[in-house]
Amino acid sequence: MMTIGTLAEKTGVGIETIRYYERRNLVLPVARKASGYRIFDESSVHKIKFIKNGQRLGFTLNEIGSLLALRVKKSGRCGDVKRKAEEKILEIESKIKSLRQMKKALTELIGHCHAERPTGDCPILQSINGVKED
Amino acid sequence: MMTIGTLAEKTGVGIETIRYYERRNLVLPVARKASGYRIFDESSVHKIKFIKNGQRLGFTLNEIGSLLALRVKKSGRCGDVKRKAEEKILEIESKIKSLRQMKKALTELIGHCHAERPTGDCPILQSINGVKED
DNA sequence: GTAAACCCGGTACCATACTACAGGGTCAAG
DNA sequence: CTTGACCCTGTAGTATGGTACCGGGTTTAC
Repeated sequence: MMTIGTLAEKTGVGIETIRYYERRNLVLPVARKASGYRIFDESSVHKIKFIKNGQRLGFTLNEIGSLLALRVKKSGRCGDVKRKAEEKILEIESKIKSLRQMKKALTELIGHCHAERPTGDCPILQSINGVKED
Repeated sequence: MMTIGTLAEKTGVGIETIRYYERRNLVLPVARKASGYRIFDESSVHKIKFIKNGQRLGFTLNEIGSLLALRVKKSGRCGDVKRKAEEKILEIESKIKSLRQMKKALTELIGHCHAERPTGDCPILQSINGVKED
């Protein structure tokens, strides 16, 4: 049993963040004191760590919310989680693909660059521009 | 010489977007009619295409703003643009790296999955969780 | 001359994940 | 019994890149 400050310290997130997670229905206090103080227990520590790990894997808070819900629902199958993970991998792959395209285009542009030229003649800008002058 | 609607049509962006670019000081009308109507010319068409191309290369509107400024400044050197492009490449590489890490982690998790298992036993969730139960 | 299409400024809203107050009440140590 | 650390709610702001709407005025074509 702990207050929000202790939970924040244990998990390394800010107090405001925990209240934000509560608004998002991700981490609810197990109880309230008569004074209104939130009370948390170890399960809240695990939940916040779950959230942080999920974020590291590229899940949004909304997605993490449904993973948490799956975990609780008795009818949830491991396959449901697997499907979400597979979707996320596809998403990640497509992001990587478009980043690679950006990198390739930028690398080619840099190859044409002669540093001392004034920007008026810069082949990078011209190429971003698509035309010779503005 | 054209109004905002024509410019929007020529460039494929929305009218509101052009007004937004104006607020961001990226595309300013060359003049105003007595009625207050914005007047644009071909240079605005090029500028908006420049913005769209810059976004495709991964630059933010702020960054595109400084590229546009470099293009205008007489003192700007092509090398300044090159440096920005190189920084952007590093950024892109680091994003790719962290996406690859996510993908790898997710792929490993999926490998342990047995679809019919209830989520209570799901190795993916357990692993995100870091512990056995919540 | 009138109606449709267009434009104006200003404000507010979308998603994402927080962060920062303000103006209070509560709790624990000394 | 007071002081400082802690907590409360509620609201607003951050960055990013727009989108949507409102109540007007303008322009254009017929």
